[in-house]
Amino acid sequence: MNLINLFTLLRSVKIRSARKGEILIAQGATTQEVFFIRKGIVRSFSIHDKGEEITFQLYAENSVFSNVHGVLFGTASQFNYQTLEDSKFYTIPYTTMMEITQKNSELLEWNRTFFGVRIIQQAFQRVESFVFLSPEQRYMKFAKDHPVLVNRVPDKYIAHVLGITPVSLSRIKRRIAHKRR
Amino acid sequence: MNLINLFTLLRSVKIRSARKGEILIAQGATTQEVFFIRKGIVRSFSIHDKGEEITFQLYAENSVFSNVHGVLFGTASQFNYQTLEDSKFYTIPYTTMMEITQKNSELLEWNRTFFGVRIIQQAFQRVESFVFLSPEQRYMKFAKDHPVLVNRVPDKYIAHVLGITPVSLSRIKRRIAHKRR
DNA sequence: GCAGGGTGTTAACAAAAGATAATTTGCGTT
DNA sequence: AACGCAAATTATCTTTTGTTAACACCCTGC
Repeated sequence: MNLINLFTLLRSVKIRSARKGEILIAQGATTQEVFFIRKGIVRSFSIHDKGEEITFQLYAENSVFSNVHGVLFGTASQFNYQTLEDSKFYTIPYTTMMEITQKNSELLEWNRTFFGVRIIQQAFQRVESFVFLSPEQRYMKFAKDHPVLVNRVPDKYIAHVLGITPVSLSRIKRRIAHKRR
Repeated sequence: MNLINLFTLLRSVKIRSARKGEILIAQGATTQEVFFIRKGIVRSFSIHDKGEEITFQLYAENSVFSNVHGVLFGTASQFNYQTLEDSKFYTIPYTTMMEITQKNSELLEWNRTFFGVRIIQQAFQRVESFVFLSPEQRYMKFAKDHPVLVNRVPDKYIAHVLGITPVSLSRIKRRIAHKRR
């Protein structure tokens, strides 16, 4: 990686903080900012009938998120992205990131891994969990894969990520607890 | 697109036929062949407890499929890919396709659209349907999005794609039919 | 310390889904 | 036309989930 690109990259990276509860990207926005979470937790959600908020995804430290609909599909964001804790991020415009990484083979690979394969892989595994697993098995897998989230995020958000209601998740947890004995 | 690349591309494309029921890619295989369906229908499925086959995805004419696990993640195929009708394909090795398309800006865009964004988009929409929709709504969306599949594919396969059992799908169809009156 | 809001658990009931088996339907073959 | 097979439907029963509401708990702010 040459120095010019490195400087371009560094100059484009911004540091951003947000208090718990802040909306980073609003539904309908066309932001193309890519967020790397240094500290904190973020959820994406959309609003349905009667104003009910349904959480779609959760992100913790060291993971990357962005307005997928904007960056990948060129449409307005379907989701709100909101912090669940006081948080710190690095951000960089998507286009800048693409420009820089495309000039650089190592970074291109990193970029591909992060923004292509990684996202596909996550989405695929998630679909598989819906097709092949019961809600109970889905929760156990989630707890195994994301212990950090299980301990720090309210269950009501996790329930929707699993495609069930908070009440049902509570019952599932009780069933699992009873089985362990 | 220059002639050399065009010839390379054409030389690499193979025509393949398969009778109904044939396995094109077997679970555990490392094939990196990309299939374009000229005619016919293909399902991907994996085998679970008691040898039960669970269908994961269905593909109809003009769509592209491949051993996702091999091509994108570098692992053995988790699925069998099987024809549900007598079928005809164009096939091309994934690496060849990547090599050629990376030298060509128009094709690169096509490739990106098909193999990056398109696949992510499908996977994403599918996850959204599991998180936001009930099984009944999921079926109605599926029927709207894939009328061809609804008419030509046995319901038992569609049921698993929707994450439910064939019996349940039958009941859902009855419920919907009754509502229409 | 107390009040209030949000979160998790439990209850009660209705609706839906899973499991299993029997029955019917549809379709291709002979 | 009759047969046979697979798919779809229906039936029965059990389990799970959704829905709504009550309640307990915790935590925060005042």
